[in-house]
Order: sequence, then structure tokens, then C-alpha cells
Amino acid sequence: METENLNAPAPGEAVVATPESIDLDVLDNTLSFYLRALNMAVSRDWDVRIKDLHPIRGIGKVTALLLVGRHPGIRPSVVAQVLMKDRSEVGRVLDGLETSGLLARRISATDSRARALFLTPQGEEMADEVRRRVRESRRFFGDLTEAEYVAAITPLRSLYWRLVTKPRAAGSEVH
Amino acid sequence: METENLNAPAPGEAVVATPESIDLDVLDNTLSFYLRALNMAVSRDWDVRIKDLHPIRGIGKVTALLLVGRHPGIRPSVVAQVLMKDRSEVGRVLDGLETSGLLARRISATDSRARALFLTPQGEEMADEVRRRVRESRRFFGDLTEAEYVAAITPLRSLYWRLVTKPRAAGSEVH
DNA sequence: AAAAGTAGTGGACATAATCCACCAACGTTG
DNA sequence: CAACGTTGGTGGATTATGTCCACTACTTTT
Repeated sequence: METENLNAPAPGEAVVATPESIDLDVLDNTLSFYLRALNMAVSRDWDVRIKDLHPIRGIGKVTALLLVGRHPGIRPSVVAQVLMKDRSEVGRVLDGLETSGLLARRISATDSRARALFLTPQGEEMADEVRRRVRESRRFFGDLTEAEYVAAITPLRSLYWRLVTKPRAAGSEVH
Repeated sequence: METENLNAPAPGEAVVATPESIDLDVLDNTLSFYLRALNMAVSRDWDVRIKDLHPIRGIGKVTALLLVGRHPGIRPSVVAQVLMKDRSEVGRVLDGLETSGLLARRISATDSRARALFLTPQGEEMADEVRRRVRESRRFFGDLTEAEYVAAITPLRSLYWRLVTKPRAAGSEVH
């Protein structure tokens, strides 16, 4: 088996994870790649930051909490659009918040199919704490200046709202 | 019908998913939020685009394939750093590529703990196809000009490499 | 008033990600 | 050289995420 090692090492064997050493091929010019990778890193950091706040662990809970806090009576389907998630998934997120006593679902006054979402007093408290943690989480990007941070976030915010408001048919783009 | 709809509708009941209507609270200034949401949208689009390429479905396979293609002999741990994923998860990604006949693992010539990764001829073909699809996927952002696309990707690329080369950034600054 | 569409829920399923333990190999240090 | 701590890769177990589809209740359209 180890007689195979007589060959000269392949060039890639010396590669390390630095921009000088790694060639990302087409991915270097692919926004999706960076979105995915950075999302991984950021999510891990976030999970650590809120690992003591059991009721709001999990991806969408924070956003749902803050959204409902800011917009009492908002509907789950709107939350789903903002989160860019499936309605059924958002439903489960809301289940979690509700069973933790942070959120209440009532029947909408204007459309009895729909639900109107509200925070409980505990939900409001949790929202305060969450806001604090979110602001703290900016430190994860501590070596970014404010200008750099703004430069990164601004195009993404713009893109985000385009996708949310425009019917984003998956795989079928405008030609 | 035990819920009483007697009350006037809450303000949030009229909220729709537009930037004029929605207030994202602190999340509006939180990079993580946009990274997560956009990642959702982009990943869904990508899954549709490659749903016929069974062997490379799943998150990290594309990146691994292209990386190994560009750097024959690269080690799994380096791939893991680039993907920002757990080593064991990358191991399973490589398992998938290997059982699909796209990739081969050999013992590294320089360190027999490590593996040297190579694409098979089918792997090279697949990499060609993947490159094509990745370029096509740019169309998902079809309403972004090239300048806007560059404006979005440039800060993220920079941030990405900072995090890869300096994991666990705890307040020290780069320059 | 029938038909078509929408809001929310729930079940079943498939991936994705984490945690932890383990073994083999490296490379120091004395 | 031999014991030690460290690193690279693998595997098991568990949990979290996300998707698909079906179903009920209600609303809107015709």
C-alpha cells in the first residue's frame, strides 16, 4: 500500500487555506458561495451567543420575535416571506415561541383564516434581551470598520428586498 | 369560535412584505440577517438548477469538486476550512463524491495521516458541467448590474478570507 | 352557490450539522 | 528511542433544518 508513495507529491498536497494558496475557480466570482460560507460562520457564532436562551434557539426564532414585536398583529405568512422560508416551517417556529410562552396567536380581526401574532410580556422581555445580543454580535465582525460593514450590508439589503418583493421563481430567471 | 374578534384590528394585521411596510428592528443593520435570508433564497435556486445532477446534490459537493479539480492532492482538512465546515461533515461529502465515482482518496505522499484528493475522469467531466451551471446561476441575480454584483461580492470576499485565515477573531485587527 | 384561490396546520421524509469518541501518524522533548 | 501531546481523518449518535404534500377553513371570484 505505501509503495504508492514513491510518486512525487501532487501539487495540491502543499495547499493551505489562504487566498494566495487557494484558487476557488468560478466560485471566486460567485456570490452564492460567499453567502453560504459566511452564513455558516455567522450562524455558529450566533448559536454560541444565545446558547443560554433556550426558547429562541433555532434559525428563525429571533427574526420572528423581533418582527412580531415591531408589528403586533402581523400574519405568519408575512413572517414567512421576510424569513424567506416555507410557511409550514414558520408555523413550527411560531409553535416553539408559543409553547415557550413568548408569543400568542389570535384569529385575525380582518380575515378569520389568518392569525394575528402578538408578544406576551415575557416575549417583550425576551425581545429586549435579543436586541441586546444582536447588537453584541456585531463584534464577530470586530475587525471590520463601520465603513466596511456598511459596504458589505448595503448591497445585500437592496438585493434582499428585490427578492422578497419580486416573485422569485426558483431556477427560472428572466431572460 | 371561542376567540373574541371584538377588538379593533391590530396595526400589524395590515403589514405586507415590503420595505416600506416592514421594520426589521435591529436586524436591518445586521449583516447576519441578510446573509441567512439570501442564503436561503440562493440555495433553493441552486438546488433547482442541479436537481438532475444527482451525484453532486447537497451543500458542499460543488465546492469540494471544484477545489479538488483546481488543486489535485488537496487535503480534506483544507477543504473543510474553505467550506467553513466540520471535518466530519466534509468527510461525508467526500464519501458521496467517492461512491459516485467522481473522486479518489489516496494517502498523502508527505503525511500518511492525511489524504490526497483527486478527481476521476468522470469527476473532471462533472466539474466542467458544474462550472457551466455555476456561471448560469448568475442569472438568479439577473436584475443586478455587473457593478452591483461586484459591489456585493467584494466586501464578502474580503470578509470571508479574514475569517478563514483567522478563525475565532476575538478583537485583534488586521492590516 | 359553485369554483378557485389563500392562510395555516400537520405528517412524513430527506438533509444538514453538531458532538463526541476513536485510531493512526506526526514531531517534540527529554 | 519512547512517551507525550497534537493533528488528520473516520464513524456513531443525536438533533436541527428544510421540503413536499395533503387537508381544513375561510375568502374571493364568477
